Amino acid sequence: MSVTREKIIELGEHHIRTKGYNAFSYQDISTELGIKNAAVHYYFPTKENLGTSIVKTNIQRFEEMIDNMHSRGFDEWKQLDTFIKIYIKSHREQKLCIVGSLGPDFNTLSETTKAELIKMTEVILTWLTSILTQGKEKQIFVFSEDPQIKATIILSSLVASLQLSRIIDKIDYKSICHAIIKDLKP
Amino acid sequence: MSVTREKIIELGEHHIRTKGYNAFSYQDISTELGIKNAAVHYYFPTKENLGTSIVKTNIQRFEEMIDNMHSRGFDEWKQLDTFIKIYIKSHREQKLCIVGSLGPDFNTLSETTKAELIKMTEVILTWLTSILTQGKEKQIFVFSEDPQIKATIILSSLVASLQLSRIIDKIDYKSICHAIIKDLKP
DNA sequence: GTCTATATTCCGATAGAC
DNA sequence: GTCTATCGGAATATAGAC
Repeated sequence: MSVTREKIIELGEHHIRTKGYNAFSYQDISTELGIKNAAVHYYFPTKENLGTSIVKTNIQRFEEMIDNMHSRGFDEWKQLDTFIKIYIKSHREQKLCIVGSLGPDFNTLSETTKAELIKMTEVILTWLTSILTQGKEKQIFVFSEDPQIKATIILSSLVASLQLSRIIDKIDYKSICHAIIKDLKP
Repeated sequence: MSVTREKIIELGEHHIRTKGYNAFSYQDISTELGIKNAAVHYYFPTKENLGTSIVKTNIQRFEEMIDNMHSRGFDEWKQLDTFIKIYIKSHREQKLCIVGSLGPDFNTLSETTKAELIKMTEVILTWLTSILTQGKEKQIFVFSEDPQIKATIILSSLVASLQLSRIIDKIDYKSICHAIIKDLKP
């Protein structure tokens, strides 16, 4: 796997999460790599190829994180905490998450990119629902809603709070995360 | 005020909330109006003029709604319910809200459009914080978080659930809203 | 295998016709 | 006051050089 290819994916993801899918161009990426924009087309013939690869990479990264947490025997609290830390890091880097960046552009994406974004969102929601369900059974989480609904609300809170923080500078993102966590405590 | 101008704003808002700010063109709007794209420039010289006007219109609409609710003597429950109904309508029409559409594109907007989007978000959050505060004092709302934090979480839940619903078709948006409401009940 | 020169299309925007 | 013909540039993408 070429290093240029990996850098393109990295830069593409950066631009999606800061400017949005429809606001960045191959030119942006090629300039930063010191090559011509057409060179990027060698690695990713079309922009939808690139978009799809970026989402696929993110799915892989997320699944590796889950596997890692499972093999380390993380309990539900530790897992949720690790997940939320990803969002705190995003906020620190002034980036949105992939789902929150591409979601609003969904109708402009190709069918293959849409399919990957659907998969990514499903993977996250399924995992979040499962740790909420298990945590509730063990009585280490307390909530009255259906786990699937609660998972959607928690993810939504994390996703859109990043977006709102970008608009309103003074929003304290860590306090938001702290409140989400506290809400689940017995 | 010209009817063409109003239609342009209406179509522009539609496109922002379905495709995103950077994915629609003056061509899209002009074609639907049966005129040339340059005619749109007569009403809005630049795209940032149009974007700014669209957000301004939305602020005005929101403020009129608040005034209307106040003059009708709506209590906090009725006000929150009216607000959430806007989001349920958005979901039914398969549109995002303005804040959730333009938020991810924030870094690509002009300074004037940014300023209006900041104002719009502040107006919503300020209002939501105030009814939460008042409702808590009257003991008709129950929550332990700081009202400002709670307002941000509620708005985030509404905003991003629209985005997630677009990706995952089977999400039951009304159940999300119902859960948000139930969570505040004594 | 890697990249450049180039084509094509579409974008936002200006100047000027009616 | 309203709209059209047209421009300059940037976008994605192809064909072909090294």
